[in-house]
Amino acid sequence: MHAYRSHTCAELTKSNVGETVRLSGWVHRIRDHGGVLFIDLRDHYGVTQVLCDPDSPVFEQVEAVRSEWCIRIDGKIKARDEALINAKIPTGEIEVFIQDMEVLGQARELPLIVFGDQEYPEETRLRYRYLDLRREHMQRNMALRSDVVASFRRRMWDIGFREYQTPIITASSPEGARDFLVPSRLHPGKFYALPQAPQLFKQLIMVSGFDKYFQIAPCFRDEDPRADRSPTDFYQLDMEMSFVEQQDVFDTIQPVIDGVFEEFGGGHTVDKHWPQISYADAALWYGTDKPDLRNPIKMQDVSDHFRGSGFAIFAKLLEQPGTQVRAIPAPGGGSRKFCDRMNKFAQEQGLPGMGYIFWREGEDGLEAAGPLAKNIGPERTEAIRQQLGLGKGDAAFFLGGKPADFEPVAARARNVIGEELDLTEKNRFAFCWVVDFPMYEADPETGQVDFSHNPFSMPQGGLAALEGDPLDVLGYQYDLSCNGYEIVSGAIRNHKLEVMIRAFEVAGYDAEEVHRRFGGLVNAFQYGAPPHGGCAAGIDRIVMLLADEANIREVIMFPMNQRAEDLMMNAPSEPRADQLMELGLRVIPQED
RNA sequence: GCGGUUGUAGCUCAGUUGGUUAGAGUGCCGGCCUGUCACGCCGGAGGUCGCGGGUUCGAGCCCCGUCAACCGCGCCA
Repeated sequence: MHAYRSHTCAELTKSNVGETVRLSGWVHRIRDHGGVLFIDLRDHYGVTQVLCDPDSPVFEQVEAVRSEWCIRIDGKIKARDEALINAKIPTGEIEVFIQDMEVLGQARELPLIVFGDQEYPEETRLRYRYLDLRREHMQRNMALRSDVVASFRRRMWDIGFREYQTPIITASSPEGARDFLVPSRLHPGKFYALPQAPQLFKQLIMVSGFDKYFQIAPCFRDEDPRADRSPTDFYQLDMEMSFVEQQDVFDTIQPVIDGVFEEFGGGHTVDKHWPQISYADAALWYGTDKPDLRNPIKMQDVSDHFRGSGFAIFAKLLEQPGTQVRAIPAPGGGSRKFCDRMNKFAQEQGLPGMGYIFWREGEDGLEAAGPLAKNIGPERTEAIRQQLGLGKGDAAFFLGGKPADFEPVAARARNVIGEELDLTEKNRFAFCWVVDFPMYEADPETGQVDFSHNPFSMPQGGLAALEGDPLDVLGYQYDLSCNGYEIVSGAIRNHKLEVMIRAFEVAGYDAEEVHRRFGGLVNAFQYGAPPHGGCAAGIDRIVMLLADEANIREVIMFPMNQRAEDLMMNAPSEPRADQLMELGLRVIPQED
């Protein structure tokens, strides 16, 4: 007999009755009836009921067993009486009468209970992650994650991509985030950087002629976390292909992603039509570059109806350049109670408020209510209603100002309205490509022009486009949004050196600096660089969506906390003096 | 760096207008129990009410400060 087990805790059935078996696992739950006691023995695969009574030679030892001890047992399979079958577990038809037991690992009193769905503070869960991970929910999430990664690999391989590894300790590969630096021992005073993405390497792989590359790649960025953003490190399905245009990348990656969503989406419908929305339209309609298309609400520009109207706040506002009044239609939101609640929401989000009109049954048919309607008069109100296609029982909210100022709040209001009015479909994965990102943006304070996204994207219109207003230049740069999360980002790359140099020049980096910072790529592009492009899909975020989790740490085995600390492993920690010495480093005390 | 929320038993939470000895469930320990599968019954231990200061005859509750966790902003594909 094997030292630890003849079977797992999930595989014994009626057909094994009479056999002597050996199982190893954790004590999940104990039910002690004095003369007879039951132990649910758990391993990764499932649970088997172990039975013990005074006839067992190990009765006294078994009575002393406690939760989460790791034990090995030998016993004989008994069929359960019809009335005693537990239909909830696959092994519910049998139980194991225990004849021998070995304690493999005792457990102290637990900081968190493995059994059940009791919630625990995240700090406790992360500090004792190995216990947290024993819980069924986490076992399921991690298995899902592994299966998703395997599926991605298989799907990429099936369409002719191969996986190549790129360096981890390398030069800075800026994506715009802060680098993690690694001091060099052999070159005191110099530092390696961890890659923010394999961006430069995958482009070099294209120059090297490999045609189709992918990698499940770790990426490192020293930025603050969010619920959907892991601090320090995360994984991407990174891919790149040569001799392609934007549509070729879309056509290649869509089946891979929707296939994975079909495979692991738990029966949610997976949209097969992925609309392409320009960055400008996404801002106009949704107020964000990662719209949730499960929500049908689309904002509209209604400035003309307010220009010169009796509603002085908006009329005056619209006299200033670059301003607009935007409407959020809310079908079914036509009650004062709802409208006031949304207005309050906007105020909580830092806006002066959100004006509204709602339509209800009046004495002479349809009647427009709300403070705005009175101010602008019936003709304008009716024109707005017609433009928005609304009717009785509906409402519309209005935001005015510079779009960049109100759009973030408008986007959140759109989400809340969609949720509250039950317009946002659950059980669905809705995708859209957001395309035509601007290459540059101006700092609102200084007016300084800089790249708004990846500096290695090909500007639409090439060299000629870079001679005009930089803020008008669009890039072959795209994101994929799913249910309001950005899950893919990519671009057709700028493989023409003269265009690249010019693109950097526009952002204020001279040729010398480009050579210095990206010398490897610059040199490579002088030796027959092919047109190429690709994208990277966020693995953690995709698994989060598939697992129906709102927090990315639920799908990462050993995540950092909100302050980028690992309390279990005690990271970050202070280096030893001799380590610093060897690296030629000295720590400057931080002043508070 | 900034804002919001939270902080009471190992855990989840209640705690009224500021008023006697701070509670429940769960977990833990002990006892009883031969058919449970969230077993049941009885008993017990377990509290610096995050920390510090203040107001008050009296503070878990009010005020000020501070710390921590999470969420968000900044930042970041």
